[in-house]
Amino acid sequence: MPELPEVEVVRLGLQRGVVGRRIAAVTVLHQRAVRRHEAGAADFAALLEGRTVLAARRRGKYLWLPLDSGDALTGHLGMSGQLLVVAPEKPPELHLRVRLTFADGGRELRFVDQRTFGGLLVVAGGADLPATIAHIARDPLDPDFDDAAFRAGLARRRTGVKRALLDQTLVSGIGNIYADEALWRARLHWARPTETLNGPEVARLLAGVRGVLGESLAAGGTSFDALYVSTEGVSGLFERALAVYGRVDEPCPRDGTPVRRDRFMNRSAYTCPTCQPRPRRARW
DNA sequence: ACCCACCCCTGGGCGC
DNA sequence: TGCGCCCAGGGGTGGG
Repeated sequence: MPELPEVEVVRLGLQRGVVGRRIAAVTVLHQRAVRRHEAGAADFAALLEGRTVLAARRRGKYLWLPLDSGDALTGHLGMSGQLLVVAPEKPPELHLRVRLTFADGGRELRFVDQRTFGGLLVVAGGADLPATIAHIARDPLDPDFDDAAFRAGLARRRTGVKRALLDQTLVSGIGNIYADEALWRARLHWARPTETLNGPEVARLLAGVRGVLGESLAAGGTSFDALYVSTEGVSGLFERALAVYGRVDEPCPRDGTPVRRDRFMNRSAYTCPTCQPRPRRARW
């Protein structure tokens, strides 16, 4: 469930903690954590050992570390993944999946993932943008995000607006938490057909998305539970600022109406029934 | 081309 | 106390 703010907090930690350092040894403790590296764990390790990390980059919820070989160590945290930068003598975490040590003998990089929805792989020639994530759109905080193209994409689609927000090929970085929060800010219902959104509504939606992502990032991300942490293992403080997500029956911060929870895509959607009335023509 | 259901996975919480 | 079920949900894949 880490979304853009949480992943960006991790990226900043990687930038501070591993950029400029040379990888010494790589140990894969759980095959599933490198399942997307098709050549296998031994190849994964061999491509990393001896390489120096040049940068820490992010596209949507994906992270990658360009290497001096021209390849990129690419990762996704999935639902429960963590990238920790910790002292070598620290005892292994219960769900430690991959461990990278560095030639300087300093802090190691550990990929910890309870549910193994996330994973790591090395992408050949992926320093600029790994080919495996080229289909991921820019995020709304990216200076090169194209608002007009986003609006055109919404107009072309025949789906509900929340599905569209969760589609990482249209706009990236938004997950279930920030989708609900952005829709509440924009006073839009999740089942609103995307092609019926007018210009001011799309502008409100983008403002809502940027507001909630930016404020959460400034707070260090959301500490929805102990799984979402920085490379230092620290949780963010944004949870207390959530208006509707996870707050069924609690009062809407705008008008006091009890927050409603709907079943949506085998998960949940939270709304204020007053400020986000269900459209007559709903689509989900 | 687009849309959507399904599946992968573990542990916390809860009802019986 | 313990068992079994539900829930959290990102994203790849395959079918319609």
